[in-house]
Amino acid sequence: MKLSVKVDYACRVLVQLTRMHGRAELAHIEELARLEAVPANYLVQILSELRNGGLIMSRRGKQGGYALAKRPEDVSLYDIVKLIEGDVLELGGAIEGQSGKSVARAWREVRTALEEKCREITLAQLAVRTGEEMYYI
Amino acid sequence: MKLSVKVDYACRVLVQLTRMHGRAELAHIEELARLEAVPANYLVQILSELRNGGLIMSRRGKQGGYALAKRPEDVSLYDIVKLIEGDVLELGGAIEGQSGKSVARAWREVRTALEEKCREITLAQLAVRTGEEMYYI
DNA sequence: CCCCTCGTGAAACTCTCCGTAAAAGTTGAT
DNA sequence: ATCAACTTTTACGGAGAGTTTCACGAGGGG
Repeated sequence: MKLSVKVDYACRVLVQLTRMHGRAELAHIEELARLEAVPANYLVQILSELRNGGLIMSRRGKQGGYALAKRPEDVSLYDIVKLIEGDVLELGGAIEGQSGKSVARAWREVRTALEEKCREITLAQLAVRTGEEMYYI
Repeated sequence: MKLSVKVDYACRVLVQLTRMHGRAELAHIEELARLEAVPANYLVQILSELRNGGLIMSRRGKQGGYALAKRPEDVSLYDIVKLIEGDVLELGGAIEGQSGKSVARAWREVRTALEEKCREITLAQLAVRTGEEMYYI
């Protein structure tokens, strides 16, 4: 159960966009790719999904680029994961067998706890943290 | 981010073994496969992993079969996921980019919350619940 | 010895993830 | 109007993981 590189990329880029939030010019793909170490051609797809999901806006043309579409404190980890990976911790197969229901219910409880935790963490918090010392828990 | 069919199968079978815990005879693969709707040939592999991980024990020969190796209240969802899927919510790629550390730290917090929740739910609880009415939260 | 059961490895299949590339569309500047 | 820069769209393909099935080997009991 590992979280995909894609959602990690998406989070990093969104944090970067948060840091650029007050800026006059829009952010370019090449710029974002360099700052966050994401393959530019892959980033194209991710930005497209983020745009369709309403998290960012884009402008075409010579002075085009990307910017956040919402306030940083209104975008949580949950929004990002839900958009990129779909439902969180969804059950793969069908609910079958004598213990299927019982196990499914347990996972639903875990999923709820996970979602609540993800909703607590917003882009605003992540951007502020950047550059701080890292202490391992 | 969906949890694999394999870990679902493992949980169901372990709950079933919990229900058989006091029994005289050991549980057969065919029996478990039928009761929990798991492909028998696939179940062999899963049981093998559970055995190597110390959660169950097995005996070959005419009166062979499987049984729990621990007390049901000492086996949690966390133990099962950790054994079958490896680390929970581990980060796929490397920690890179300006925001890499910040995002990684956020995910570590989420992972901790998830692990704590998984540790709370034991096989004993899951076996008791079976057959109860299901209420959606 | 023979049957019954688990044990192990590998092949095949599907599917998603990750990354690349080329073509098409849009905007602003000259 | 035309060109150049930039984004968007679309398609493709390798790599790897998850799921399933099969075949054969190993061990224990009657």
